[in-house]
Amino acid sequence: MGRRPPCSQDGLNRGAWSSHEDKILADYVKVHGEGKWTDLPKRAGLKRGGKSCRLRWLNYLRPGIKRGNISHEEEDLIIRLHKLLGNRWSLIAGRLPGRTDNEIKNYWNTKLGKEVKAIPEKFNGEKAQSKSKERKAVASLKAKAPIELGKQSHPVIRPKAVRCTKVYIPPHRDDHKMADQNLEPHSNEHALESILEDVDPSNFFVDFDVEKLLSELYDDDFLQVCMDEPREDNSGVRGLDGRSMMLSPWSEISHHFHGAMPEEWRIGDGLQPNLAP
DNA sequence: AAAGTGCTCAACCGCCGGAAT
DNA sequence: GATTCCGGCGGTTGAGCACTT
Repeated sequence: MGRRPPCSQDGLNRGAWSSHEDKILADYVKVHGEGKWTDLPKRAGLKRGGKSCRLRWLNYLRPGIKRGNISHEEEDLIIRLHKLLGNRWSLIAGRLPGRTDNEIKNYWNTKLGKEVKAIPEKFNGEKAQSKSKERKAVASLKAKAPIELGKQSHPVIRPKAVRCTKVYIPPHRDDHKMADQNLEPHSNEHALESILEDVDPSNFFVDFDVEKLLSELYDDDFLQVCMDEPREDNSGVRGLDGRSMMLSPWSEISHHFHGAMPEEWRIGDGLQPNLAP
């Protein structure tokens, strides 16, 4: 599947992994754990590069990986997160337990990428921004380094501290234990429930330097574009169960916006996380 | 049935940033 | 402070499969 035929001049195998190689790698990681990827091939006796081993493990062999059949709900979440984050596949994948950045990236490039062209309104929200607002946002965004324009027609937030070094696992879920016991992953319904619980906005900011992000956004015209109808209080912010979610650090975030929350960060009434305006 | 075309997705590459020296 | 090493990320490729003609 790779770009080069196997057995290159440097003596390393390339291309598709054999089941034998998979077993060696999986067994090695089980015993020694992840990390030290550059040394791993030598220690494990694999004729592969460290990067290749890491990729194979993360995208294929790692316990808890879900394969294929991205559900409608997952697709919707991907769309919303992509709208907010742009091509930050690792961040998006971090919000979808069991999915890899590679898989989401592939899914977007093959399926959703085409839909963007075919039905842009699905990805741009119901209300199109006025041209003047859009121009204003573009001008504002161009002037501020941490916020860039995505390749799509609408701006996305691209904070500087975006490298996702760990996948957030909700406290009530224990995929590692599940994998160790060779248990089946959650059913789709169960998994979706977990995903939606997982999009608690306070958790969402786990990957961001919130203070920095907010300070860079604050006083920026972009916020006005984000907030069609700024609220005078935060009473509308509710959790999935309908109860108020104004708990720290959410309340602190709200404070930065003088109580007016960007629509993207509000959880809606229903099952869908309301990340889009 | 065969050839052509399109699609999927595993794997590779180059670049970047942080840690170590 | 400069350099090197390593892990991680996003973009891209191309083999293999599915579908169409």
